[in-house]
Amino acid sequence: MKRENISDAVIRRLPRYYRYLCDLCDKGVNRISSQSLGTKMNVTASQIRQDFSCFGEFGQQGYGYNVEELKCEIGRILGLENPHHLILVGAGNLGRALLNNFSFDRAGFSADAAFDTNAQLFGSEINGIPVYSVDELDTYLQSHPVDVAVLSVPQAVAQSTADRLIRLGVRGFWNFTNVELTSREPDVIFENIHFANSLLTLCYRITHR
Amino acid sequence: MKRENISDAVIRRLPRYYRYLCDLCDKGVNRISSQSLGTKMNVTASQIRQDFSCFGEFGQQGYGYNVEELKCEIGRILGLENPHHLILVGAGNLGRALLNNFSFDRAGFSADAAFDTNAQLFGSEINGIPVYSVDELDTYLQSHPVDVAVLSVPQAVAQSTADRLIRLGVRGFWNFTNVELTSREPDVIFENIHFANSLLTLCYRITHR
DNA sequence: TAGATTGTTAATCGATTAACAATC
DNA sequence: TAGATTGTTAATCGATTAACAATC
Repeated sequence: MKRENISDAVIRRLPRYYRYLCDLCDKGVNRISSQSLGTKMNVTASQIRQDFSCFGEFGQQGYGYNVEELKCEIGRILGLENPHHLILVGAGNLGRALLNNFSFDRAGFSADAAFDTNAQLFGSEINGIPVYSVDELDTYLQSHPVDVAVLSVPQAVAQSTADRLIRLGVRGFWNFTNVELTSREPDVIFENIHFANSLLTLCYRITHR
Repeated sequence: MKRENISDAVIRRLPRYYRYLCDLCDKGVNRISSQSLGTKMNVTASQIRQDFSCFGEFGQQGYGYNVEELKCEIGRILGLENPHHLILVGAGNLGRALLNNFSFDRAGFSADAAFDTNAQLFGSEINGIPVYSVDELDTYLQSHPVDVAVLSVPQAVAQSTADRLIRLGVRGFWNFTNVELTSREPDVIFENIHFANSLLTLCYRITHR
């Protein structure tokens, strides 16, 4: 086990490993080698062993990996064992789509509350999650732990909303605003879903064919 | 100009360059050096010059780059000059959120039609875009050019829907289904927005702090 | 001309792949 | 035991950064 400085590339591969291992588990597969997992996932066996070895020794020579065990280990590494708390800020089309369709619990999160500026939504629920006024953010955050805020507010208020949440102690952001957020605090983490970057990349690829 | 084999890393940086150049243009900035652009974007001047040089010589020694000109060049490289045609398949919460909020035209696409299985939607419009039955996909595609399909259908029908669209000639997919799609055809391009991968990565980061 | 900044080549760094001894 | 497969070290590959001659 090393665990010194895990590269971003490795971290971004973990969810995919986890998903494949869940699938194998569901199918009742007990055991897998880096070789056969690599074939399934279209990566080299070397990379799989190298990646796993960043976190420990999960296999057995001559046998391979126990699927159930490895799945749990990677789940633990990802931080899925006890749920983190999450709120959503900005319950427009996209925010509602996320609350209705996305399985936050399977990603280790409990979606506790949503906030918006539209008074018509106050007191309502979206998929069982209560919607409050953004004015109540301060009081809410004083009494509830929040690890991550989903930011799905308009671009114009993206940074100011983030600033406010950071001031209130939020340190993780799932950022859907298409704005590059920054923070003075060094321990704040932004995970960006940048739709435009993604579609422009696709545009490039279909253009240069 | 080389243009041999542009790496994925470079391509994924182009949209960001484009965005920053658009901002500079809007602000009325005429001229910028790789040095100052690098400072703004938090990348090295070397990388910027290296990246641009894959596509041509857009600068001038001793001067830097003309912002307007460079913006246009990168827009052209990305394939923005004449719009590609796009349809959306699966007009649920997420599909509607995209049609209502996302500026397809700014990414070089004309969003022409949406398709769903919900009969209540047939004949309606979402943000000016007509919604048809998925049964009409065949006839629609016979008479309309479609470069990209936005896939926002349920996981269960993700691959089959993709297969059908591929058979009908679609070669680009903006894939929101969280399913890893595959194609026998080698020239099909999938650009995936995988929400779960992204949130799991965030989960890892807030866990290991 | 002198100063600035490019485009490009060379050097460095990091990530991926291959190889193999250890061992189940 | 023999065969299989790991974890890890070494080799390779590719991407980033530094350096600098060319030149506006």
